[in-house]
Amino acid sequence: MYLAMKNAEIARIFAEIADMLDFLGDSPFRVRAYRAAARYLTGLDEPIERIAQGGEKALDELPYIGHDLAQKILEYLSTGRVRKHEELKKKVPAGVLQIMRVPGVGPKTAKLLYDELGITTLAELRAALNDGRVLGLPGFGEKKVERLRHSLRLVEAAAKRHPLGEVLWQARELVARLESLPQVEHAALCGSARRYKETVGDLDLLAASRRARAVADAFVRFPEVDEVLLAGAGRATVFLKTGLQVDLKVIEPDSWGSGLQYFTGSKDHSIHLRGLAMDRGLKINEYGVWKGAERIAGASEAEVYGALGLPWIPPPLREDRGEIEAAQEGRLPQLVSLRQVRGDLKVFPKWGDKDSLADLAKAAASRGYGYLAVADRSSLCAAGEAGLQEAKKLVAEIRRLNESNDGKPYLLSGAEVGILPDGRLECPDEILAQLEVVLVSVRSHYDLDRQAQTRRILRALENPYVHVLARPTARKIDERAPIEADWERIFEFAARSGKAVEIDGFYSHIDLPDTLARRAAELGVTLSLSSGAKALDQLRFMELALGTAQRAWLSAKQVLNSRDLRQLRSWLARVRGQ
DNA sequence: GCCGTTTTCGGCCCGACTGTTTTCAGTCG
Ligand SMILES: Nc1nc2c(ncn2[C@H]2C[C@H](O)[C@@H](COP(=O)(O)OP(=O)(O)OP(=O)(O)O)O2)c(=O)[nH]1
Ligand SMILES: [Mg+2]
Ligand SMILES: [Mg+2]
Repeated sequence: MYLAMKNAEIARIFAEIADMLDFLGDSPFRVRAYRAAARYLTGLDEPIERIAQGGEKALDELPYIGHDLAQKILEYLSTGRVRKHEELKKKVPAGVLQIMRVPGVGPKTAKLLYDELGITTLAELRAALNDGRVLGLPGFGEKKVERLRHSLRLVEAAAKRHPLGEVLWQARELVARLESLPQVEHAALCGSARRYKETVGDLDLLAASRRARAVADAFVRFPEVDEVLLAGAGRATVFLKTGLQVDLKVIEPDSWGSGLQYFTGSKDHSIHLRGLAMDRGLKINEYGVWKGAERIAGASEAEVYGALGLPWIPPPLREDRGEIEAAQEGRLPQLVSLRQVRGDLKVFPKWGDKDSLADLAKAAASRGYGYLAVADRSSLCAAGEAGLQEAKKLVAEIRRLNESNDGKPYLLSGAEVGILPDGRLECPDEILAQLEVVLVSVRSHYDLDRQAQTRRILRALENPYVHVLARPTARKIDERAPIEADWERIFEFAARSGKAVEIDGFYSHIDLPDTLARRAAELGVTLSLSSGAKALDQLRFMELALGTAQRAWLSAKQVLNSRDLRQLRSWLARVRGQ
């Protein structure tokens, strides 16, 4: 899909093979192997075809990929197909995989429904539930039928993923409310949100309390709860009125650390960790680390990792993408932190009187920023003299503000300039020369082919006034696919020419995405973090850029805006050869 | 399917909840 289109294609094939094998009742371990490989490829930052140049041996060295899957990858790369996949598709009717998407219906139930009633579509399932045909089936009673009938209405909501920035702050309000319950000692947001994944399937909330049942009962009565799917002693699953699914788990305060570790995942990370524990004769569950009947850790996460001889691993790294090996070998990265972000490298001053530049400067100052790159994207590029006048006006206004607020924070004059299809910029160089920082981005002609798109971006980066490639993939989550380009070449060029590439944290963009950002950094690129804020309260999207940077394994020195103002300005000058 | 300073065969994370089960299978996190 992104850098690595083949990675995504092969991942999809492996995931489909897993579903079909699952349906057919194949070994659950084989199913898991295909699923885990699919997840691994989805997050793999290097193009698989590049790795495959090293042959089967190189592929076999990847985790979750052994001899068989390496062969299948090579088969796909040379023929565009995987025979096993094609053969399974002949055996498994299209549509039954849809049936398995219904909450509460797994491979066994789907198979039963197909074998006994020939059900292959959601409509057929609905009909069979309504006319009572399913009642004769083994394991089907009144309650189950009612439950599935209800589930059918939830297929879409349950499958939906939400951009993290659409739900993160609401999630924190829920956590605060849980914490304010008298029985609750701590509460935290876990799951993919704590790992700063760009989208989340649900919210996973953990609470510590000695009275689990009371907490779950109070939670399902929160006013934003629309319906309760499940409410047991230690957990509850609900849908909010917003359509968001929320899982609550309640554990004893003693188990806070192991509970956090369990509920933060990722699943693959935890399985790997638990495997290490087994090798040492230990057992990890959400209640602690156990040596026989004796509990040897669990109060804090650091204790859990410590019981395996590992340092604490930051949640954004917990994807089983090499972080456990790095922890074992003492080479975890020193991840960049929010405190180390000295400024925001892109905000859009499109605000009316309400959110003036001065207000913005104040808001930025209260976040502790030393600088703010003000990116105009409107009138600067007017043809001829008019544009130049606009640019000079902007620069003058910013200078005035810097004088009046004593440069706290210092506002940098800048622009995000569109790249024309041929790689020239929408703004002439005389105007760019007026500005302290110039970002460029693709914001038209998204569908150029890979070669043309790559040429276009490289040419734009060659412009000596350009500092940063912004919103590189131009995607919008769930709305616009990323452009196709040879990111390896682009990153190599950026690294060589000393230009930065952006991670725009604006919630619907997150661009670069995590895996591409990791690859960029591996190739020596410096990343520039920004909120992309168009309003005052959007400065907080910097946190999403930062979370993405952490998922990309970035340390402070790989992040442009971990530099203070003086260092930043000398970097900006150096890019322009000054 | 993968994996291996105990193994190249025989393991593979572990538990909660539900419904229908008369002792547990299926699904999910
Ligand atoms: N040990 C173990 N933990 C699991 C398993 N499935 C889920 N978990 C833990 C780790 C997950 O991060 C956490 C929450 O489960 P979710 O299904 O909500 O997954 P997660 O939040 O990671 O991704 P999401 O964005 O919700 O799809 O529960 C599992 O099979 N085994
Ligand atoms: Mg989740
Ligand atoms: Mg969940």
